[in-house]
Amino acid sequence: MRLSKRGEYGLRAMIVLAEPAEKNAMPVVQIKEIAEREQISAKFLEQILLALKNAGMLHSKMGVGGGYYLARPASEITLGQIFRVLDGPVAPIKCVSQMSYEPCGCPDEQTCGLRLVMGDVRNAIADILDNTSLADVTKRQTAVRKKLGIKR
Amino acid sequence: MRLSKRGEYGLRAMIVLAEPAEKNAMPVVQIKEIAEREQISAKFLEQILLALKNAGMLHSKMGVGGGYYLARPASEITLGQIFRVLDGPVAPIKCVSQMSYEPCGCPDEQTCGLRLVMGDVRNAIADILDNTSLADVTKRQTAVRKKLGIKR
DNA sequence: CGAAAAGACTACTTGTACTATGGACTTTAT
DNA sequence: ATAAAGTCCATAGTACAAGTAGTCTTTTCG
Repeated sequence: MRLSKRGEYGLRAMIVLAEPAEKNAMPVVQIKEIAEREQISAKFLEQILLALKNAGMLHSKMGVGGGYYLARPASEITLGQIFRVLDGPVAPIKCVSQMSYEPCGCPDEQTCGLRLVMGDVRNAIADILDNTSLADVTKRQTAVRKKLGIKR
Repeated sequence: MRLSKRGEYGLRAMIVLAEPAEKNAMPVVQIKEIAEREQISAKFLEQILLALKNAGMLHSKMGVGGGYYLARPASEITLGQIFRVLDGPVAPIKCVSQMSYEPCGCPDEQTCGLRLVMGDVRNAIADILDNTSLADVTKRQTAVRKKLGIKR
C-alpha cells in the first residue's frame, strides 16, 4: 500500500508551490529550487511537474526568471487530484474504484468479503485525500511550526 | 495505492479458510480447492499459503486428505496481520509507519505537511484492517447474502 | 509395503513499472 | 546574443511482482 516516489515528489512539490501563494510572494518557483529544498533529482522532478502541467494543475513560464506556479488557488487543488494524476486510482483493488472501475475476477462481486472491506478502505483514503486541499496542508504546517516555536 | 496480487490472493484464501470454521465443518481445505474457487494459479497460491504458514497464521496437514487450516480462531486473525505478512507495512510512506518506521528524507520531518496527511491516511487504513477479523468478514458476507436472498 | 495424494521448499523466468539520466530543442529576459 | 529557464523524447538500470517448474517429504490406504 505504498505511495510511489513519483507521487511523493509530486505532492511535495505542489505543497512547496502552494506556499508562496500564501505569503503573496512571487508565485513562480524554479524546478531547481524545489529540487534542492526537497532533495529530489531535478531531472526526475521535471518529468513529474510536466505531467502535472499537462493535467492542468500547473502553469509554467519559460525563459529567464521562469518557473512553475499553481493553475488554480491552493484551496481548490486537492491532494486526491494530484495523487490520481501521478499514481492512478486511489482504490486498493480495481473493483472498488469509483473513478476507474474494473472487475477484479472474484466469483461473485456482490458478496465478495474482500471487496466489501476494501471498499471501506478506499473510501477512508479518498475521504482524506479528496477533502484536503493544498491550502489545508500549508495551514497545518504553519500551525505546527507555531506550536513548536519555529519561525521561518 | 494498490494491493498486490499476492496480498489479494492471500486475503481471499484466508477468508475461504475462515468459512468452514464457521459452519463447524472439517476445517482442512486443500490448495486446489481454494485455487479453483477463487480462480488463482494453484502454484502461486501455494507460495502465498506457505508464507502465511511460516508466519504462524496457518497450520497444514501433509499427505492424503491433507490441506490448510487456520492456526487460530477466525475472530483472532485480523486482515492487518495478513496484509503485513504478504505486502509489508500499511503506511503509504515509511516515515509514518508504526510497525516499521524509517526516515523518508524530507528536510524537517516534524513540520512536513505531506507526512502529517499521510499519517492520517495510514491511521485510517490501519484502523480498518487491524479492527476487522476474518470472522467479521465472513459475518458480513453472510449478511449480504441473506439480504440478497442467496442461499449457498 | 508401495503407490498416490498432498504439502514443502528452492530456483528460475518473464514482464513491467519505478526511478531515474541524457541530450537536443525552444522560449524569454536582459 | 547569450544564458537561464522550461519542453520533449529516448533509453537505461533496477527491483519487484507474478507466475512456472521441478524435486523432495510426509501421510494415508489398499
